[in-house]
Amino acid sequence: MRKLKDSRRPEILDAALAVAAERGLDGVSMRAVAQHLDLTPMALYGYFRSKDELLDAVLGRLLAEIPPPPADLGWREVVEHLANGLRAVAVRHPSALPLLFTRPAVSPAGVRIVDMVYQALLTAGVPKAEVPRLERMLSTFVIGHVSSETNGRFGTGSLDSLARRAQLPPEQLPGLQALADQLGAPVDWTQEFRIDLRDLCDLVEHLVSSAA
Amino acid sequence: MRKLKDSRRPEILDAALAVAAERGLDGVSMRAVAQHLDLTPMALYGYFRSKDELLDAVLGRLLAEIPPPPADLGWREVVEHLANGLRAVAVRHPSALPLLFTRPAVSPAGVRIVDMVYQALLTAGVPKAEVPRLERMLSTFVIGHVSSETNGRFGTGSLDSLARRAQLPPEQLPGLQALADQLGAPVDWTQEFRIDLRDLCDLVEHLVSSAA
DNA sequence: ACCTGAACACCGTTCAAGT
DNA sequence: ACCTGAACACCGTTCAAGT
Repeated sequence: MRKLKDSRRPEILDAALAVAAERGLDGVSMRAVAQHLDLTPMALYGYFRSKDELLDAVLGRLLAEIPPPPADLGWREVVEHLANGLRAVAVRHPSALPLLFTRPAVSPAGVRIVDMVYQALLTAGVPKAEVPRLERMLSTFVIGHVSSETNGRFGTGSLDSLARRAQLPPEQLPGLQALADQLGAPVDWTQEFRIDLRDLCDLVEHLVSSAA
Repeated sequence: MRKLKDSRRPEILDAALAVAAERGLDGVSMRAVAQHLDLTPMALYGYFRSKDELLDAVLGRLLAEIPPPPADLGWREVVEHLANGLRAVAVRHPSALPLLFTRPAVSPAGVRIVDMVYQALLTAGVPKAEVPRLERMLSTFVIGHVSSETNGRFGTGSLDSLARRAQLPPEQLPGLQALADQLGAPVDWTQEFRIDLRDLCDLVEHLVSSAA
């Protein structure tokens, strides 16, 4: 377990994000990152033990970009501030986003964010035993929504195109058929994100009042 | 745009899942899948235009494994049936799971599931304009939870270990400190999944009654 | 109709060596 | 302390050919 240098770690993470932006996350190879810095691939192994560790560090850098909420916010505003902060990171670094769901956030920034959400839920009056579960529910939603938006899981399409994909005639898809008008319409994901988050905070409030 | 064969497609998907189970999703290479079938890598290109298309088809096969709900269920039971069905697939094929969040579900099975959830929400009395949003919220939660569980994003740890990771003394993590007792405890993810889903269905019901 | 073989332009990582 | 060079065991994919 050799000791690692850290002098140029930030530079390397920037390079990795730059490569991700240019050629996609799959294009982030040790070779490509090294080339971006005019280094040999092997030079990177002085700073990270493996490509996996490098990617963990990239994720940590992304979470560290979320600005801490001002001290005087109410609990809902704290949750919204952090959620919007993560979404803004996603918008800045869309191609790096799959990292969020494919690896545990073990970075300092990740732990601090969890701590802030715990504080928010406690001041909301959530019973201690329920706090971790609700934090997981909220973070799952936030990461999942942002992730789905970005990689196109929320694909919209007309009834006909969906029916073709389902290899079924529209009559056998009554749910889709009933909503044929909505299906083609463009969606404002920013607004949907806010509304969902409001609903989830309402849910938290409802749990508090029914527990009291 | 050559025409593709489909005689041996199911065999190939089985082989891909077998390779994923043995060597992880990263181990699913065209070469490895081919070898599993005693074929040359190039033989696969008669059935799929690229590795990406093969992985899309694997995702389709996973969703097709979810059993259709019995016809006489209420809307909550339909949602729960499908959610638990997806979770069961995840348990059977843990290493294939990242596919769910990293690519759009454009398969027949995916579209049919969306249709069933739309029907369920409509019979619940959800206004048409809200149905697609709530379907996205539910599916985001379900996929996100299962995905987080499986890849360890829901990592638990003691206050001390988390503080070390945050590179902060415990006193500067008041949220975590207040919940020190809960933090080490093991969690029953199956139960948490059910409770979250119940809460989300309650949310749907609440939206229906406040819209009326 | 179905499959193979050779080749191209890539990977992550180890090891020994250089300044 | 920091970096390089050669090598190993891999990738996805194209193209031309074989039965």
